[in-house]
Amino acid sequence: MPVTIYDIAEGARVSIATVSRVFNGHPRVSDATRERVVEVAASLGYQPHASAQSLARQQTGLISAVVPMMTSAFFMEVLRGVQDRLEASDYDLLVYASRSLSSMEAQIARAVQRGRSDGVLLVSTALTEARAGLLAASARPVVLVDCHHPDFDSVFIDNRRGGVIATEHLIERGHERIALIMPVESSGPACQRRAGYEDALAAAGRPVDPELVVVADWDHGHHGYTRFAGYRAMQELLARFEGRASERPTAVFAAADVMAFGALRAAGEAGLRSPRDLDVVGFDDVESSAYAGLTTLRQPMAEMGQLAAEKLVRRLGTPGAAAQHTVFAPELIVRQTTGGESADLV
Amino acid sequence: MPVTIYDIAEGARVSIATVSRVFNGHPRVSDATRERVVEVAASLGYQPHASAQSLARQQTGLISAVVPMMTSAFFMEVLRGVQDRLEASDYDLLVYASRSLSSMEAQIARAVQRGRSDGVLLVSTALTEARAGLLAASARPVVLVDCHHPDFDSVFIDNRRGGVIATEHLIERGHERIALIMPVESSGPACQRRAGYEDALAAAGRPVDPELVVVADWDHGHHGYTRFAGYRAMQELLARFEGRASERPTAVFAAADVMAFGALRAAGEAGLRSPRDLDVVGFDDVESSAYAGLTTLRQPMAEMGQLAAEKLVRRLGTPGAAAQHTVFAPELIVRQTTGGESADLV
DNA sequence: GCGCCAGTTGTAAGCGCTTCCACATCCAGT
DNA sequence: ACTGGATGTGGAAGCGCTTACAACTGGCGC
Repeated sequence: MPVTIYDIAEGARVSIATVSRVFNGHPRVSDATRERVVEVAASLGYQPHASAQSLARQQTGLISAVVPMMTSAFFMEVLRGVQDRLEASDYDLLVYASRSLSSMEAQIARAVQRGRSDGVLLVSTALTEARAGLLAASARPVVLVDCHHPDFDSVFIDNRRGGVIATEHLIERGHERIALIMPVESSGPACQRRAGYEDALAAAGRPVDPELVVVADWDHGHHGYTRFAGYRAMQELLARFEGRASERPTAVFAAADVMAFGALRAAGEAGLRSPRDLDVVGFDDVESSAYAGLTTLRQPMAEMGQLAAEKLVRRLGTPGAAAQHTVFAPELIVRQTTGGESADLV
Repeated sequence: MPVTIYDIAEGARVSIATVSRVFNGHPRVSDATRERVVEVAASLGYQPHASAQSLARQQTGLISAVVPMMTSAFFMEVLRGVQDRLEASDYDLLVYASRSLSSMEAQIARAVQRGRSDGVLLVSTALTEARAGLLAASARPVVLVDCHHPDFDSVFIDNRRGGVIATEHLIERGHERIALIMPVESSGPACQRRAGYEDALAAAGRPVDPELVVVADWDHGHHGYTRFAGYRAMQELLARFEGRASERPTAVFAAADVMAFGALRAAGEAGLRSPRDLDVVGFDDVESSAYAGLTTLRQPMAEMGQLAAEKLVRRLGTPGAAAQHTVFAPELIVRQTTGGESADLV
């Protein structure tokens, strides 16, 4: 039933080599022959066999993207950007999204398996030496998104600068006690945002009060960027100041929008409204943030995905270049949770 | 450099057939041999070549999902469900998301190409006969999500029932003039939601007033499920009642949450607040809806994706079964835009 | 009229793996 | 000791395609 180049060769009275040449746009095929082959192929409804081509050409035409879970809007946006760029190329997208961080290693191993894909996009994945080793050993082109490693191309945002901007914004709004809510410390971006927070405080001549910093490590095996983590973190924060309301922080910088949502929720349950009783700044500017009226630092997520795909495709074309890093600047979007207006919904 | 079964065969002093048997868990291999092979393979860092396996086995271990654009939260949720289920299987996911509806055909063709993947998941894609033909001709297992065709397995929601529920809810809230905003008419689900709207009106003994129905066909080549489309549709609706405020609809049923967001925005710009001046009901219950306080009909998106993947995997295991259809019931979530409370944010 | 070259096509050797079939053991049953 | 069914292993034929290389054709300059 399935029609192969042999069938076409027979029908067009040529060899399979010639058939192959026709489909690969080889220049040295006479017009008459080419026409005949194309015609027979069309009439037989021929489709090349992808696996066979991959094997013979030693390239798959696939790119694999490894993302740490499909839960977050951030990854979705990045992937959208990737898709956008890939549509203009001849590459198809293989998505590896694990449910837990622990399966990450396996997903990466799978993504770089021989004959599986031609290149790898690694999103928001802390690059331990073990993982870097896996990638290097595979000798496959790699582009990192939202993470960094000297050996590989990467696209990421200046998280530290974002932390500074967020914190400065809160300082400018007159807050004396600014809390920080962040996910597990294994997250590189989160740590850098915290570093920015500390930088800004230091620049303003203020100490970093550990009591004001909550690390949310409740979702086990999870990346921690969840609404629930933010919710629990806020509860924890409020609990710390139970009975001494005057010392309670009046502003919170959450290392991610989703966490800010959870935090807002917990604050609301405790009778605190934003911005009346509490200013809140998030990070990412996911779609919901506009609706929640959340002040945040915008990351050009889709754009980052697009650029990453661009870099990868380019590297596939001309391998061997030195690793290049592109860093984006986060943009402060002021909305209601720090007294702004919410007017960017369309 | 790349190590093949030949290298292992040599190192373990066996034939390549035996090496292959070891990795495929063939029972007839002596323990001693097996051990030796495994050891050599490990020391050489052997990885099977995916393309070669695909070609020899005549199956790829891949499943392709075709979705009409990565823009919508709906597709993301569905894909998440798919991923969840697939992680438990040995299949990897190939994602085909086109930017425009016009490239849909090409994407489908690519997804069903010989040797590309073992099965196809088609999400929210109106199945024209041409497309159904493509799928049938490919003889590949197919599962439809959020769309329907008698010949293929499918998982979808009772859109018509949802339309009825939404409209009844608005009728119960005392509205006399209920408008409908929907995307392009080529969308099956949207048309069914409209049918439900009409059913409910009819059941209440009311006529369907064409003046109250706006079909948003502004995004050319787009699926129409966008904020912008909702925005423009609402403007259009309000324009229709310019100067006769008393006849203006007091409630709107938007065929999708994102459209409802746009509609709310347009209403807001015209000085109308919800629910004070206008009740709004959406459809989908995407993440932002909770923040926007939007009353809507919830679709179990991730669950649908999961089930679809489940069906596909099962079908791959035992082909030839008759097409089975699973229909989910939409659930009304009442929030602020129809006078409810918004309290489900964590 | 011969060699030479460019243009066109065929032959065949892979790409790395799976799997059918045949062959060689080995041991239980007679 | 002889048969026969397990059991373990190797040989070899694919899977469907790409591509180096060889071969053949004319037409050209000499």
